[in-house]
Amino acid sequence: MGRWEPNARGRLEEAAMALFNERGFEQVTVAEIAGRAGLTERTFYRHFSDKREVLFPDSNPLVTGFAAAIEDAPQSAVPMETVALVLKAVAAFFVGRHEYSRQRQAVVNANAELREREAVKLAWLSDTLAEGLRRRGVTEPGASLAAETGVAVFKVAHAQWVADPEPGDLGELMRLALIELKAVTCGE
Amino acid sequence: MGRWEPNARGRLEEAAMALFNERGFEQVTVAEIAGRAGLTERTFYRHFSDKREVLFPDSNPLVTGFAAAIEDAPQSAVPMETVALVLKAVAAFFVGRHEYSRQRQAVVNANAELREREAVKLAWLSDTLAEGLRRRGVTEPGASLAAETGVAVFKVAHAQWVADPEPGDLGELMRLALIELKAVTCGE
DNA sequence: CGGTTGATGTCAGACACTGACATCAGGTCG
DNA sequence: CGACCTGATGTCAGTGTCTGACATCAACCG
Repeated sequence: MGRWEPNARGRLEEAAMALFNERGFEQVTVAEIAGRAGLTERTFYRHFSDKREVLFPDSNPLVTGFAAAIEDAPQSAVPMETVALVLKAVAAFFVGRHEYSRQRQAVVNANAELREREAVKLAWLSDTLAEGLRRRGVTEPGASLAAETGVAVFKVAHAQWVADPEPGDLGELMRLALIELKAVTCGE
Repeated sequence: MGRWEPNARGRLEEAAMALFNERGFEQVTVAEIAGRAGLTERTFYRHFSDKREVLFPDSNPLVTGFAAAIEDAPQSAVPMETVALVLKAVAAFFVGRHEYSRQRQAVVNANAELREREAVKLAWLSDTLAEGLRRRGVTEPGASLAAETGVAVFKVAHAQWVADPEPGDLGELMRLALIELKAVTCGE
């Protein structure tokens, strides 16, 4: 047995999610989160750069999966095909996480600071996607535009998905959003 | 003559911009900004909800102009035409502000917290635009997608515009980005 | 067995932000 | 004119976030 209980980081994430659900983000102090996880405030900050980050860790399955999906995507002459593939891969990471996603989104939506952090993470997704497209030979500003557009599709579809109490098919929602997007941008 | 020097808010904005330029956002305290403006820290917080807000006031010409442009836009069957009109109006607000925009962007880009706040403001633009489109009869998710897309065009064009040392034509850059976007999303 | 490592604890402090109350020029009303 | 109110500001005390510096001590390593 180690000197400390294992998985300190995971315990902090759990404790935070539980407390935020009970009383809301602002009404919980970092010291409380750490205490519930059997740790101190200082240790919390060794695992997360700030209080919000416990809900948006860089080691997020979404973030790592997103980056991996871009690397795995085959070369394609049409950037939006790459984007569509990445979105499909991302959808897979949400399978079985519908209830968790709904809880989390409720916490985030209830607080401006958390919505703020979420916006940043989405912007980061966009930048990562654009960079991946450029490495595949897509030139600017096409790469940035395709990336922004892809993330827009993700945002819209994900919002629909978590709004539905029943766990629907996120991949399908994204596919439909993409079709809708083409109709909107290209006119009829 | 009034009891206090007039335009306290403007003095705070100026003092903040000057200090941020000299030493960077993090290295400046709110007390310093207030001191330079001949006021106290507490008064700063009566004008701005937090330290970052002094660079992103809700009473921004961009924000108010953006909202007005949406209201003024005529009804149109094609949502992207409305978006294009709004973008054109927005471009007008940046005329003559190229140097200021460059300085400001340098400060913002140098700091993660400020980039974070900027992402929020852009998200707010997107939401406002989507709401305006819905009031014009555009249905979801088309309204959100058109709005996100429009803001994506704005972001890309604005980034190009401030990256150029010479003051170019932001409206023209937006027009080109929109054309590029259509090419990207609709394929060839 | 002695030295190193690494996750954690302890402590002090800077700074962002807030609530409560005081101040006081200028306007209002009787 | 004088009492009163208003609103922007000042003062002060406090909470909470986040950081740097240093201590601790089990586990591992040579």
